[in-house]
Amino acid sequence: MRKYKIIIADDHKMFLDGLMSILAHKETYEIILTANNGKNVAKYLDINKDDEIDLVITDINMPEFSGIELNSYIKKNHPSIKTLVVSMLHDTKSVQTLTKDNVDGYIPKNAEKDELLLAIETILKGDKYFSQSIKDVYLKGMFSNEKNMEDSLSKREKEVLKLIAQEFTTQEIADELFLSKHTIESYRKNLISKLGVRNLAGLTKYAIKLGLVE
Amino acid sequence: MRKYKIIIADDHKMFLDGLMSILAHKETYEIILTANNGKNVAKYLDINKDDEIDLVITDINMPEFSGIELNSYIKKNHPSIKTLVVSMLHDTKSVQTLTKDNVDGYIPKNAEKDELLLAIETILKGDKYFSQSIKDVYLKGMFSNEKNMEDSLSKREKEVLKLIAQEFTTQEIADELFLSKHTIESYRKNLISKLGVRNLAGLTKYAIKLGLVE
DNA sequence: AAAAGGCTCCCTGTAAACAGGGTGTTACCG
DNA sequence: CGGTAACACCCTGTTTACAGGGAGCCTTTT
Repeated sequence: MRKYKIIIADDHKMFLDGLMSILAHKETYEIILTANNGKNVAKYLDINKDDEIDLVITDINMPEFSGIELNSYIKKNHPSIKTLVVSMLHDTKSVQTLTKDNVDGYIPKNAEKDELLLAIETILKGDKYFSQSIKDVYLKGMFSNEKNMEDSLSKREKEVLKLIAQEFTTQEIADELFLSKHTIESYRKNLISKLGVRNLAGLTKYAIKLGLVE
Repeated sequence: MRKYKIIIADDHKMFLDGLMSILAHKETYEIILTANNGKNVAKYLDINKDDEIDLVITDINMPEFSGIELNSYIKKNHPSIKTLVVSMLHDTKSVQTLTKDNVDGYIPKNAEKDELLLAIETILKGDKYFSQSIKDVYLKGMFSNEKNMEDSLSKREKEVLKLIAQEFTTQEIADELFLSKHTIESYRKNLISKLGVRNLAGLTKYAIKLGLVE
């Protein structure tokens, strides 16, 4: 019986080793290549077209060629190859981009070994596999995108967002705007949920995108 | 005895009112103009060159023409006019730019009324006035700029910075990198002090500048 | 061999952020 | 007129960030 040919891309050696040791036990899987960036995988696939790779497992967060770019590249140039993303990153945008680009599976890095194996099996059978947490993020993204929030922020919200991104604390912003600290906390909460981000860092990035700072 | 002619620029009406009411008592000061952005002040100065304005008090954080731009413009085109910046913003870069552009004074918005009056008096006498907190920021900036930190960050520091900017918490980053939470906290502290920022928002902005995210 | 810098880890605190709920007021819109 | 959204505020919690220390190990440079 033919073994399934697998390629793994991850710039974290420790993780790569762990993944390999899990798959090494299984007699049905053969690891053809490991790489610490997406570009090398793409190159390999282009050169060895006759290799009939079955699955590429990739991290998102890599130099040179991110997992998102790699998935997009594979689906465009080698559509018969399945892709599984294993990443810590699970922001709305990444998940949306990957599903749009027809990724075959997506599990978080803190997933159990069993879930990983289940994901691989499922995908090799031809089905898709997404962890619950990924589904949650996706649904959340759908929700907040119904009304595209680009300009759904009120004037006041933008004002507060700007000050937040300018490194002021809630209390300082309250003083500046002559409002209660509670009010600013409410704005902060609303902004985080409206924009679908997790914390100050996300708010700051959004503020930059909107041109409120920098 | 001739009154000192003063212009005030601030986009926060409440603050403008407060400032005016403080100065209105004093018989030696005359408020010629108030504006909610820097552009209008610049325009006024260009048109009324014979007006012999003594002092422009300005916020930094304004639409159209920031206080930094306004100060630069005034010092270039109307060098006889003194400038006093009264702002909440006191990041390293702003302070450095303003001092380079020969601003006459800089006090934080939470300064006491007495300090404001002292600053104005000092400046009108021909001296400079900077609050202690502003001096601190300036010195801090000098320190960290001795070796320009653009690339003084180690590989590991950049890695952590990137993950911070990607909205991961300290604990999550620790898990991802197989390090202790304490280690990541140390990195976070070092980054904040190295980069001369105040919090997560500052770190995030720096990460974007370095191209680590987005 | 000492110095210096990078990396890792730990401790004690306080302040702030984050999460989830809620109230009441305007003011505009269909 | 009722619905909706923005705005300001409040409460109770838990978690995280931030500030200030210190310390040991390892490698490269002086």
